[in-house]
Amino acid sequence: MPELPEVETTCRGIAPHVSGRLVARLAVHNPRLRWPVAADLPEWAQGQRILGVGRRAKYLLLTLERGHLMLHLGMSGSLRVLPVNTARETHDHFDLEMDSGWTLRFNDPRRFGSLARIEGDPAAHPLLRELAPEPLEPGFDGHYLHRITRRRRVAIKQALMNSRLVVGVGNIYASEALFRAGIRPGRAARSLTVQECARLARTVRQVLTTAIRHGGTTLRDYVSAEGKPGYFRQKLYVYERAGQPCRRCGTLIRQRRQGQRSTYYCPNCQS
DNA sequence: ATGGGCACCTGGCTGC
DNA sequence: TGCAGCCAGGTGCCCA
Repeated sequence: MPELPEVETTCRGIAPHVSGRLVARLAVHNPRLRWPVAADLPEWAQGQRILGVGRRAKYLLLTLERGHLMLHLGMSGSLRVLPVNTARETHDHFDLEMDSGWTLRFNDPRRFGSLARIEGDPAAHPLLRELAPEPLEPGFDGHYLHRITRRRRVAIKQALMNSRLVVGVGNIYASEALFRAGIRPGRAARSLTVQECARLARTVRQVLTTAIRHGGTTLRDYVSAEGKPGYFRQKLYVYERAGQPCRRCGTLIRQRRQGQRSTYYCPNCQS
């Protein structure tokens, strides 16, 4: 599922419902996620106040009084705000019930998502400490992109999806940013000029920002905290458009495999 | 240091 | 109708 825009949309959607609330109960219905949910997590979370919610890369971080809860939506996860008594559905994994009578409900068919506790500084956590800077924060620009790709022989598309180089960009937005920058996904990362890196940094930011404005992209499973799909799919230029005409020049969009993932591009607009 | 490939899952679709 | 095969928004880990 979820790349940065979908996680950010979820984060903004749940924030007004969770900030300041007390955790009435953490009910784990199915602990089998990417890592099993720790058995003592419910006891630990219960009664703590939720001080705020944030995002780092594709992780959601709930700040509690005595630590953080770290959530990942994996490929197919979604987090919704529902009345506590709402009937459960298949693949509902846990409920973070609040004193307001509402619950944060996590559903994840493919079970690549996760829920874990962090004690101490989240930035020092093993899953977070090696992450690259945020693409929507100052400092992510052409110079940064140019510098970190100098010794990279991998394709630029794979470099964009490497969370040690750039965070938040997954399979959809990597293809889309490269289209908007006019750069072929198969180019060696180190072959990009400063100008191309500047263009690409701009389109990465642009495509993520615009997607957030449209509530993200829904292909199959993703829904926001309110249960609504994202509408950015209608704005996609290349992703899942193989064989269809390019929306800029009419040339047929091509699909190829890169690192076991599908990549889409326009052979005329991108070089 | 870098990069390739696999693993973890379920479900939906295609084609025989 | 059934079933095999393939594909899907992520990413940690092992190996070369």
